[in-house]
Amino acid sequence: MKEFYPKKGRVILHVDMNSFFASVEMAYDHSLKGKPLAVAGDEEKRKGIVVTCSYEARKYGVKTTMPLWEARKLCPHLIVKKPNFERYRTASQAMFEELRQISELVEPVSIDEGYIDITDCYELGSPMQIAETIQRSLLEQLDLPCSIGIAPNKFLAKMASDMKKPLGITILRKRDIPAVVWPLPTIEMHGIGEKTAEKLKAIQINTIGDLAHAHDMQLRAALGIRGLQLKERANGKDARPVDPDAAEGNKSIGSSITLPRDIANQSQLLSVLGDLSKSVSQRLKHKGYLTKNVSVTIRYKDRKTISRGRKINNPILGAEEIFQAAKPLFIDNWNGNSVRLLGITGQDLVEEDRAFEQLDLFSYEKAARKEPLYKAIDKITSKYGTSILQKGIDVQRGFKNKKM
DNA sequence: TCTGGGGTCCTAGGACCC
DNA sequence: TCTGGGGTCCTAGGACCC
Repeated sequence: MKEFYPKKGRVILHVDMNSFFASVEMAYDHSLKGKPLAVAGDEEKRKGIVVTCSYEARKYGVKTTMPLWEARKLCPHLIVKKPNFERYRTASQAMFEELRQISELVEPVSIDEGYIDITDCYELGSPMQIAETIQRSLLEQLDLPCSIGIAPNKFLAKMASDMKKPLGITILRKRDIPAVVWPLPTIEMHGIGEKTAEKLKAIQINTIGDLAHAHDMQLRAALGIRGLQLKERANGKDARPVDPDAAEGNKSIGSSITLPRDIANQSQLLSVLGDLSKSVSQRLKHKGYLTKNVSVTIRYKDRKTISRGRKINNPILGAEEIFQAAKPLFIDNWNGNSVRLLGITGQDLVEEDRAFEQLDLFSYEKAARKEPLYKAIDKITSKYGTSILQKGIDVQRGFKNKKM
């Protein structure tokens, strides 16, 4: 867990790209500008969900996660584009590079938003001037609009960036909280979703102001320890630092697919599981990880979803090994009903360079006993990459010497 | 003939150990 | 004959976010 160092007088920006995917498409194809545009998957494959839409489309009531047929009903001349994630990743990298021109203290939160700590950037101008500079340069250099929140901490900056869209800049000071933040319904608060808002409603907490003034005991009973943290936020308190390394590394890598049609045939499902294994394996390799825990997700026709995972003693990354781990999990836990979605996730990731250290002694023994040393090492390096070769030889030698 | 796909964090209970 | 209590690991699932 991170340590929090309360600081005084910080200035934090939250930069939030406006309808990012749609804006990137418009930057690539100017003829799309000013038109109702939605980015959505293939309806034939049951992926016809609006991922993002332009503000012109929003005027018709089109929203994120809305099924395409519904969006088309609201807006018959809606233009629909398939998502092009590579394009969005490229634009995202360029966007964060722009932000780093201002300060190195940039913390990416997702593909289209991030925080910047500009406390020490006073020589670049006032916070408002800096925000204007950022907004202008993203628009001029990348043709991408954003909204920016300026506040003394991350929570308030995030709330502020939400207040004016598109192309807004909002300053939110501590003293503005009662007038600006407290009247909002709790669901508007970052960190509160549908379920939590319902629980709060049940104890007569309807606005963020109600939450700010709620009794600790009551919150604890309703939401557990999290309730107290939300109350702090509602009072504008948030000491989390802007951490440029926060997004470094993955905790899990997964791949899932909603099947074009529900399937109840085991061999067909296993074949999908095989494809997912390949996909996860590829992405693990690409990002330089092995996994020590494989889990399988099954969503049935009725959307009931289960996940079953198992810890693996020795880190793996090959498609076949992942499949061999996933297969029994699936077979033992699938109830035979029609399946809507299948997924495989590697959790408990190990960096490639450290994977060897985590091989257990049993594996060394097996490798050393069965094969000549060079073969064992060959096998291990082909599995884990040559970067661990030297370390591997040392460990193998150590083991052999001990045995003799 | 609604409701994608990629994640993170937290909680809670049981096993197990000391 | 009487069973406390802390800590950690593992697994499953909920909630939330973009």
